[in-house]
Amino acid sequence: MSDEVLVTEDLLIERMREAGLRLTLPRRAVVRALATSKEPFISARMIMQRVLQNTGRIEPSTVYRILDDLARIGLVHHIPLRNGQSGRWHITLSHDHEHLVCESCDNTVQVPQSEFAPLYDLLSRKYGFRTNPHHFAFVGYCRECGPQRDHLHPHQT
Amino acid sequence: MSDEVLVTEDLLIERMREAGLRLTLPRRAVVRALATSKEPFISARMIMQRVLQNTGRIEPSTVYRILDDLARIGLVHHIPLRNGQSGRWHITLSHDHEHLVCESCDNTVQVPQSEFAPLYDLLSRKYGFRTNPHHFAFVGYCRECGPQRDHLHPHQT
DNA sequence: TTGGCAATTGCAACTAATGGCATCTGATTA
DNA sequence: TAATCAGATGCCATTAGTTGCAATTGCCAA
Repeated sequence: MSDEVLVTEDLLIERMREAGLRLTLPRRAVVRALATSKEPFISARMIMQRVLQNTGRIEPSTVYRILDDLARIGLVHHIPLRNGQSGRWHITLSHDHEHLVCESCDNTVQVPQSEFAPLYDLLSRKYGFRTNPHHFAFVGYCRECGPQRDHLHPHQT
Repeated sequence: MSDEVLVTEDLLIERMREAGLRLTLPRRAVVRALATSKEPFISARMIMQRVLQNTGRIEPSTVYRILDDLARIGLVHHIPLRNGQSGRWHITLSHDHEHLVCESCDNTVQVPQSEFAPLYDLLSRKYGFRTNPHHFAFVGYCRECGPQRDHLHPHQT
């Protein structure tokens, strides 16, 4: 386990303490699974598997509740997907980027938060809507999968 | 049933025919449920209920498969949600607006497509990403629910 | 260090959604 | 109009995710 992972794990724990979340065993285990994940995105079931391997028992419902708690205080965000795939979770320490998810190859592109500021400001000023980028990802086609136009924007042809 | 609904229903049927989808009884029933829905968004289970009331039996798996088919040819889009709520489906004939969904009260605001064009153009030019707004909605807090700031943007304080 | 109590978890029942496979049916052709 | 057959559905099993409630456990104060 690298230093960076340790720092991440400790930082998450610290943030949870600050937010008033109790540092229970299941929570520590989930945070460790998140912090040591090699993938940028991880499903709840994958977290469960890792906890079962490392620490011991954990209930699915507990995992989901913990992830919700972490999302509520802004430590992770949830990307609901739909291609038969379950949702993915992502650590958002210093949430300075957003994700573009390719519906074809499932790869993600990270884009600096600053690129979205103009749109979010507009939505806020004009529509009173405060966008919460923790709770969705932009879906579309990445550069590699781009050519297969399919039925994208079918009414603009 | 208003004329407008009829037109919508007929148009959907026409598009399905063009796309080579067979016009089966379950498909007609689902399309009718979609076209006559008073809500802009409707869940798969709500569709099932309406079909059961009107036409007769239908299997959940059939509804999901039909909705997937309609999404594939661009007639509906799917908004995966997560607050204990199931996903929502939305007719996208002339897709000239996008949706802002409030995570607190579940209301949706419609925003003209044109507002998003600058961002999507940028994502396309700079990152080679072609955004498909059929497959996600912007999540956040609407004007009414705005004041409860909670832990939104927790790292910008 | 211990006691109290609210936060958290485990459990169990439930809803939501998916996938395989045999059966059925809508469109096409003769 | 009937035969054909790929596409679509029904059925069933399974995974994913949620919820209520009783039991448990961190945290705080004494």
